[in-house]
Amino acid sequence: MSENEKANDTLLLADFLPYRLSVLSNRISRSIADGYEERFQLTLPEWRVMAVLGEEPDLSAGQVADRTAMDKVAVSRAVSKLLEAGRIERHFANEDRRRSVLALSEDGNKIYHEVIPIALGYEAKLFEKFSETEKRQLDELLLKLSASQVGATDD
Amino acid sequence: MSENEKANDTLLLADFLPYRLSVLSNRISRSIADGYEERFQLTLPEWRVMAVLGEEPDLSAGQVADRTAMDKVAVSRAVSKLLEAGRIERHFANEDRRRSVLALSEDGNKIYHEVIPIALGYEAKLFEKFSETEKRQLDELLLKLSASQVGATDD
DNA sequence: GTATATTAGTTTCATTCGTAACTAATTGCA
DNA sequence: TGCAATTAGTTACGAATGAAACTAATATAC
Repeated sequence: MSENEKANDTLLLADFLPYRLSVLSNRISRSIADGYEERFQLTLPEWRVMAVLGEEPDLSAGQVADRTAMDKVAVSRAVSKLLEAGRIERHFANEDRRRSVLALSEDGNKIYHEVIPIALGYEAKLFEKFSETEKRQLDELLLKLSASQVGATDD
Repeated sequence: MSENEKANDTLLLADFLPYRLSVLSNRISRSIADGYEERFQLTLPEWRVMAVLGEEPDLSAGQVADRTAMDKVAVSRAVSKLLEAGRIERHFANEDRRRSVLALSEDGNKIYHEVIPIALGYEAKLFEKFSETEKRQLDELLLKLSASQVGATDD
């Protein structure tokens, strides 16, 4: 180990990656949610479900869970709220009548396309001062981090 | 705008920074917490409070909240649990008897130094395949993102 | 073909979390 | 002084969350 290696008995939170990511991520998510929650009566998990269904319709609840890294209970709850509100439609697969087939309703699709610019606008603001090179670097570094996760299996 | 600019009516979650950060951060935090929660009967907010007090003793609850980006209620709860468990000590400032003065107890300090290597070890694993350059890049990019936050005031 | 195991999704329950209301101490100012 | 405004921290309460138990449908074993 080199001499500029950190000592392993001193923790500086301000330098500790997991901590920094957590603070940053929570602040960003909260800010974005502030942009649509009240206006559309839409919680963050509900928006996530809508976002994947907008991108790829006719997923099952389990597939939504996979794609969003939400757990199945969270998906189930978001799905029932969205059904109630008429923002998604559900039917069940003929070949396996347990498996749901979810898609945005017409109304849901309309909201989806209203929320997207809010979300992308926020992201654009984050990247405002980033060069293309920096964006690419960040992309690569985040991918690398995701791959480094101790428990990173394909689940 | 260049022609490789993203359309603003299409959202790909896999490319959406706030989403990627959230998934990554939650996975990392959960993994680390798995390393100490059960072993030390320590929740994440409790560990955060211990971590700042280990780094800088004699902070007030409010200062802990500032440093950790936790809200004051979360700090208050963590503090009472830690007091109960005898892991921190509290007295009150003479010049302002509302203001608490918090520090790790002897026992708390011992636990603190046992948890640190777990946390740093996890971080090291994340960075295992990172060059020094990449680490510096990540550091700079995260700082830049923190500065870009829409609501980024000095609170 | 029936019994068992597995899978999809829901419900339940206990805990966590955040906002708002509250208490207590201090400061400002008339 | 004395009374309103501010600040530090706690409590209370409703909403969000996660683990485990549950229901229903399908697949597998015998």
